[in-house]
Amino acid sequence: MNSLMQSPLDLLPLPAGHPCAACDVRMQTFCSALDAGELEQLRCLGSTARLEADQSLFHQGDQADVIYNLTKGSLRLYQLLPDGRRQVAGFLFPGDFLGLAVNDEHAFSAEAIEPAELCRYPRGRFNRFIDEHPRIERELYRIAAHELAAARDQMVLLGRKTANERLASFLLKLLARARKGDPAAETITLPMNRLDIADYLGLTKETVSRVFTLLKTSQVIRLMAGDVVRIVDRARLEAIASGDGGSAGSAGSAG
Amino acid sequence: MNSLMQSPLDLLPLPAGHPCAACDVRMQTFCSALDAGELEQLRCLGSTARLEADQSLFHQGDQADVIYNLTKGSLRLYQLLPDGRRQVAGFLFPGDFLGLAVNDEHAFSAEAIEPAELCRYPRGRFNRFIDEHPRIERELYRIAAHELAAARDQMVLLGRKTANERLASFLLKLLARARKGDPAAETITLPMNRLDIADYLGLTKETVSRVFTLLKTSQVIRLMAGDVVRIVDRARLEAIASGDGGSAGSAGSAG
DNA sequence: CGTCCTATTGAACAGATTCAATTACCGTGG
DNA sequence: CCACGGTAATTGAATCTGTTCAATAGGACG
Repeated sequence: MNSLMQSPLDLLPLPAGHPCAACDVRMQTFCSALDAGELEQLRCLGSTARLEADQSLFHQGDQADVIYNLTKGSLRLYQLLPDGRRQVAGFLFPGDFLGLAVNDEHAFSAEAIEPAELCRYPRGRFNRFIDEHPRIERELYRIAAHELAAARDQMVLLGRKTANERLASFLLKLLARARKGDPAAETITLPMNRLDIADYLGLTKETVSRVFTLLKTSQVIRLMAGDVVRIVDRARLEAIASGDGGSAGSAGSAG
Repeated sequence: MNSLMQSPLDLLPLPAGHPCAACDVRMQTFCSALDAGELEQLRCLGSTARLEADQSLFHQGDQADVIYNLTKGSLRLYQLLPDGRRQVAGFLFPGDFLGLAVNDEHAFSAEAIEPAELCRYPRGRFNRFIDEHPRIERELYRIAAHELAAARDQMVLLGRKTANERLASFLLKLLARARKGDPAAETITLPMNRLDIADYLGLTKETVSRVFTLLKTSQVIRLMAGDVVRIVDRARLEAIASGDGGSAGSAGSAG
């Protein structure tokens, strides 16, 4: 619980020479919409922020007057119910945007999972920049529509999938992400702990742990050192994720 | 199951005099972004489509080359898992847009709950219109961001709320919608059946029915004729929705 | 009045949770 | 280098919420 009580945003002075030198990751998102001069301009709008592990960026109910772009580390986005139940709406990784809500209040809280760095854009300046570069608008729409599709997929997972299917789907999603960088990747890193995963998948940490054990025992995955998971049998993991898990407790696929 | 096997879109000839005379509802969404001449222009892009109850508009996997705006009736948006489990991602009512996906394939299926009418815009023409009216882009973004927030709220419901809380939240959401039209409204109409509600809330139709009975018995709601539900004790319904349902089976709030 | 479909109700069951105990891990310090 | 302490993860057993399967009731319609 105490991770939810952290003090807000720690804003560092900008590195010398450039207002947001560390923000190149973010630029990938907009590179299709902007030329070099415009990118330079956008850079100048931002300042750098750093968060320690478990430190909060903003809480649900806070004023949403700043837009962030995560450049390093990872965040969790979550909502708390009055009695303490928590639902993690998503994990954010370098390149992801944050705080793009239309309303002026955040509906969710955001916290660092591990030490993180962000680019910080005051909403007013960001909006003015958009006014001058209408193509960004389309890019923002593209991002929001993508997020919406992902959110609806998660609704299917939360509403209709079993515990095994949920964790298998989750691991496959992370693998797909890893494969964008390296198409041959067979391992994923889990910066978040079991409780984070559980609150994302609508389960308890015990159930998540049990399913990890099941997947390990049936030689579908292997748990390596340092939060690394090796996907040993992707075909079987996909079968489990789609509900075709067979007797689930037994051996691997054809081979 | 047979409702899922319906033939696709029934496209009617346009009413005489105007290409999409019935589409005024849709215009409300864009009125903040367009002037009268532009609205007229947009109208000319559309044609009218009608659906019977349980008729399908498109299926998951279909090409997403048309954008719709619902003008009459209601739709369900859902995804099927390979074994037939269904998750309803949302219900659509007059004024709602549909088919705005970025990718070229629909991830979800859409079906009429009751007889419905839509405006139909070929994607190419719609995109060209947007190119000429950049302010619409912002409006589209606003819509998508709103949908995203709603989808995340639904994730909280599906991941962390009990059956009682889910149905109470659902009824309150419909009441809030009804109150946009009439701020004093105390009744809501449920065009969808118990199975639709169950598949939206991640429950079974039996559980939905049981919770309806509970709410009825504890005099929080009253079931009227013709799919109408009267919210008798809104305060108590809100308490149940937020997890403060007390002993849940007993009488109403202070009165 | 009978048929069909939906909704409701009942009782046994199952998957995930809860509570509790044990084990593994990691950084620290002797 | 290894013991120690604290946290996270795993495992176990009982419990519970919601499901499943089955039967009954209700309503619309011919």
